[in-house]
Amino acid sequence: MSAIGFEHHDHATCIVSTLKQAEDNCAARGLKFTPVRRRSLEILLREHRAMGAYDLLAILTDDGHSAQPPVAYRALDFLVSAGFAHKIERLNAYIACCHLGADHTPAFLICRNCRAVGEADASQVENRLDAAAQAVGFQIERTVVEAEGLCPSCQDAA
Amino acid sequence: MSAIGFEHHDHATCIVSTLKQAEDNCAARGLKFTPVRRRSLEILLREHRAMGAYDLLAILTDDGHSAQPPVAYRALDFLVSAGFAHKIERLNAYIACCHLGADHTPAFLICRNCRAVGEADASQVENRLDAAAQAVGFQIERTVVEAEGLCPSCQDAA
DNA sequence: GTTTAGATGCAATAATATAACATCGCGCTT
DNA sequence: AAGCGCGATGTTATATTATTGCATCTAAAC
Repeated sequence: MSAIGFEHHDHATCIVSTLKQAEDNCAARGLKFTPVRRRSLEILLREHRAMGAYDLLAILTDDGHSAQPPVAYRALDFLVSAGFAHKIERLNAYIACCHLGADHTPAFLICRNCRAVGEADASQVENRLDAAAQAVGFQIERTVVEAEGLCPSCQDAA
Repeated sequence: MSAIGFEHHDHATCIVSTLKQAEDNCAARGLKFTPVRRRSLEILLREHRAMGAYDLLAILTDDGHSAQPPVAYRALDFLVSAGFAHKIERLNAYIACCHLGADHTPAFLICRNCRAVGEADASQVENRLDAAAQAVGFQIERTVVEAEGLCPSCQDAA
């Protein structure tokens, strides 16, 4: 099991290439990567941390659009359902997916201080849950695995 | 890994004995098991499913008290921090702990249809997450493991 | 060119959660 | 017994998160 998200990387490149991937992915699947959706993903990628719907909305509004809440929620719903972003239930917030395209079952490492979020692979976690669920006849459709704590930087700062 | 929560059981007895356990536990730890807190736990136990803070509040209000939101949130905060209840992040809702006293790391199986919630042991899940977290220097303080799907009854109904 | 399904604009409101501050009640000290 | 201190409670107001409903627009499908 590995985790990514707290190491340094070339952020500008990561944004550009992820947007390109999302675009191609939409084209391939017949989804519409509209301006608002694209812009929303770009914002999430740029911030690189969990953002509330209203945080996103504020930035969209700064762009000059008159944006109402449903604009943000629709964009986020699209990004989540397309697999380009994830909802962090613990924070009622959203984050861009950092390895788009891979069919994955993410687990999140959430810094309670700076809201940075790392993504780890949770496929083994899912396997164990599935076993427990089958034992009682429960049919799992979706799983949420989130760990809250302190990221390396915020540990140092403390 | 085992799971409990969807089998039949003697509910009346379960409520009475859990309340008794909570009472003893509070006495032993010097916590105050006040009427509102006791009543709130009783309501959660009786309903036996995830309840929103406002669901609880409505019942407290029916009791005759004039209850404002903070009343419900305070009672729930107490129950959660004492280990008598859990918050289901996915639903922004709360459920009574079904095996109070045991020091446990729960994983939840949440029925999206009837809101019934089963509790499974997630200690192995936690171990794996800890390993992944350590690898990137992340310090975990709390984990949330929730699976959403259909409980046996609701599968039959569908 | 018409149809149609999905996307957007917009207004209103629902649902969830907390802040702030006054007051109460109870155990402790004296 | 009186006074103190602290945690619990009562109450008002407000912050934050999320959805409903409906009109309109757009672009692809036929």
